[in-house]
Amino acid sequence: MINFLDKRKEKKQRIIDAAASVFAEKGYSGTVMADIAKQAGIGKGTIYEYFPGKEELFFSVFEWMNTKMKQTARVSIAALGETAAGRLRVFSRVVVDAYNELQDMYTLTLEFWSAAAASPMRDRFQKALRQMYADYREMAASIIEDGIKSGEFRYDVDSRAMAAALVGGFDALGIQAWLEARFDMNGVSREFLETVIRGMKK
Amino acid sequence: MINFLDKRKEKKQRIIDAAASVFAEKGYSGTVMADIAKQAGIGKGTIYEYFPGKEELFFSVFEWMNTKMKQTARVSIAALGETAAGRLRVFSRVVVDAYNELQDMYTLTLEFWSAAAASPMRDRFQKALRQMYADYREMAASIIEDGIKSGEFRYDVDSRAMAAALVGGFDALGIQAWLEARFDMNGVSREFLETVIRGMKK
Amino acid sequence: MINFLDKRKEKKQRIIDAAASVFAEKGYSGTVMADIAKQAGIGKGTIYEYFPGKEELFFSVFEWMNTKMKQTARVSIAALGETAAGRLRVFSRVVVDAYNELQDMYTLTLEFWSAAAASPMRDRFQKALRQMYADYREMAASIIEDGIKSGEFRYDVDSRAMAAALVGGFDALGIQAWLEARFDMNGVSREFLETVIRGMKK
Amino acid sequence: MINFLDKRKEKKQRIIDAAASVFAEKGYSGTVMADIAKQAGIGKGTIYEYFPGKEELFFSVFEWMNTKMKQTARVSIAALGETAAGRLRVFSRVVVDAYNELQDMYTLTLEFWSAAAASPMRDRFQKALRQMYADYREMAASIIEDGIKSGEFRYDVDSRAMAAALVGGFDALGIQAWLEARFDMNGVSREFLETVIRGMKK
DNA sequence: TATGAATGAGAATTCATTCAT
DNA sequence: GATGAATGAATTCTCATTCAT
Repeated sequence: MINFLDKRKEKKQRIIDAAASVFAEKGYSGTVMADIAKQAGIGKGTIYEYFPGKEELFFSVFEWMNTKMKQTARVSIAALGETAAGRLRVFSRVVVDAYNELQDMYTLTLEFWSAAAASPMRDRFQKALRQMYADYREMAASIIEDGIKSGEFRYDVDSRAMAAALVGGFDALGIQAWLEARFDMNGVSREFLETVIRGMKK
Repeated sequence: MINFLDKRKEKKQRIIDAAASVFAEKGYSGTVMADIAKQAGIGKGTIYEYFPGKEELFFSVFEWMNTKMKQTARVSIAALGETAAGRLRVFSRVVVDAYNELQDMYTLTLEFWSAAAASPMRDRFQKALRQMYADYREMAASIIEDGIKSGEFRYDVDSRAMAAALVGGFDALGIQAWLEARFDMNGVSREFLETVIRGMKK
Repeated sequence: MINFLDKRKEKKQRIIDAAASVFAEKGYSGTVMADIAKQAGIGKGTIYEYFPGKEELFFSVFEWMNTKMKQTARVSIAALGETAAGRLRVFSRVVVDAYNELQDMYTLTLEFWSAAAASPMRDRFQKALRQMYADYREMAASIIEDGIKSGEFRYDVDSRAMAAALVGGFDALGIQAWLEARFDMNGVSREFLETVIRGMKK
Repeated sequence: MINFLDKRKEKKQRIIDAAASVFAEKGYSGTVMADIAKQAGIGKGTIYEYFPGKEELFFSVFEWMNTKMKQTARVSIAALGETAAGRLRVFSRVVVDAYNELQDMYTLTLEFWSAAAASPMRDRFQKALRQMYADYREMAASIIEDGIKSGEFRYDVDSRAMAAALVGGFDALGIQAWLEARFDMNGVSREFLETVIRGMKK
């Protein structure tokens, strides 16, 4: 029984993997179910044994990617015993590493945004992305707040605003890195972060 | 003759306007040529007298939007005689104003990114977006460099990196503002910019 | 303008004709839209310019056949100045003639019944068939009632019951005639009617 | 061995029962093999151990229903020692009772007709229905003939024609009863039969 | 023997584009 | 020039049937 469920989950994941790579390459609309099936090495009809349709599958891909990134982020950020600045540096490194790792899946992210912008799935995606952004901001904000409390950062720093800017900033650097092969994401993000930290320090 | 060309240009623009609003609402794939025609108050076939097809029309919408934003930006940023920090503040305000103004067209931007990510038009869009980002970065970088030269900013500030971060940051705040109605873009962007400026100052 | 509407109506009818013959031959489910298009000598997509889908088209075929039969019936039955028995004979002849004429379309009728029995269109068809039967019964009942009033038929004849039996009877003879080539519908229906008339006469 | 065959027959019947109820509700095309399996409480594949496919199963349902009705009819009609009119009344009651009993299966009958009208199974169904109708007509005809011979009915009554009309008539009343909940089948069929008997009597 | 996961043929429908008017 | 009727390629999804377990 457990074995059965495992098998099913495994196959579901195989389809998600295949779908992710095809969606990443051709975009949501450009992707044809048959391509996903071929990529997964299964029959066209089989996908529908695991997912109700294209939209659901796409959303599942989103959820999988989302979960994956959040796990990475949360684990790494827990790093305690550091200064707030130090933890922000860890946060930065984690995000940058994640981008580097998923670089060729980055187009997927853009597809998700597009789905949130205008599509029958708009609402689900907006909600999910809103939550995702909120989570990341929350992580950053709590670090900054710790910094303020400990006296490391100026008392008048707006932690929520800066968290939004930091999270957004890293995201935007990711986009530029994806767009330009020679964009030095590591360097730029470090420089950016240090400047912001300097601006927040007493 | 000139009159004739004007008429044609005018009609072309009308189609672009109509296309922009429909693309913004339904996304590229969700948009049907007939809807654009109806919105423009013309016949379906007429669009093809002015544009070779859907893709070209979409790209024309992109170019039109791009041009429009760049003009606004360039004009406003020319503001001389200010300190570098002051000019960055103007830059910021311009960008924020542009977002506020175009808010309901913001989905279009996401569609452009999606087109750059994966679509038959991928290359054109990537190139254009690359250029666009480069232009904005260049604007910001030149202001920062002026600040360094004038001694207003630290000599070790990496102007290109900070330009990328600033431009990207504003972009990312725009996305968050679009996603969450109550996101205080004005406040956050001011807070963000001031912190960065502080971090760059001597 | 009128010309335009005429053209459209004409083409719509051409599609209905084509559909009727294909539905009659292959049944609703066995019919493929492409076959109808081919039969009508048009492109597959063109059907959808005139009908929203297969179901609607099928229902339109039903309505067309229904209208056609009812017109024939009503016109002929108006024959006044006859005895009730005479008018029932006219009624009978009209119905029998109609069956003979539409013999190769008879399968369509069975498809309509099947659609009423179990299909997503069930309700519409049930309603329409109910109305159709009610109309025919009404015609027959009014003749019988006239016969009762005029003293031609027994005062205790239940006109509504006999109308139902007569209409149903003819219908059922039609089915048997369709099923067996050598079924003598003319003879049987005459015999049937005369017996019933005899039974109703004083 | 006999036990084994019994078990098999029993299960086959269970499948037929399940199939009958699903076909009745959703029609032939609307019925999905999986639904039948679920209704029968067995696995999808198991059906194919007992029937070669959907068509065969459907035909088996038809045969089962056919047999069932014919048995009822034959048994009841054998009632001897009565007048011809009396036996016709029994015949009528039996048919009417059967309709009342199978009311919610009536849609099945319409599906059978539709299958006979146009489907790959057309020939089989036509043949079987032809036989079925012939049998019922034969039953009625023999009663009428007895009535003629015994001098109860007019010598010029066409027994075959009247048998066709009677059998068809009851069928058609069944359809109307199915279509309209408040159709008084009992009353109408009695009225109908009495009038016909009166018309046949000397 | 029983099962249900896997399959792919097949069908309805959509829509960018063409072209006769 | 402007139009919109006509088209058919392309796509999603369904489901009878098979077959390995």
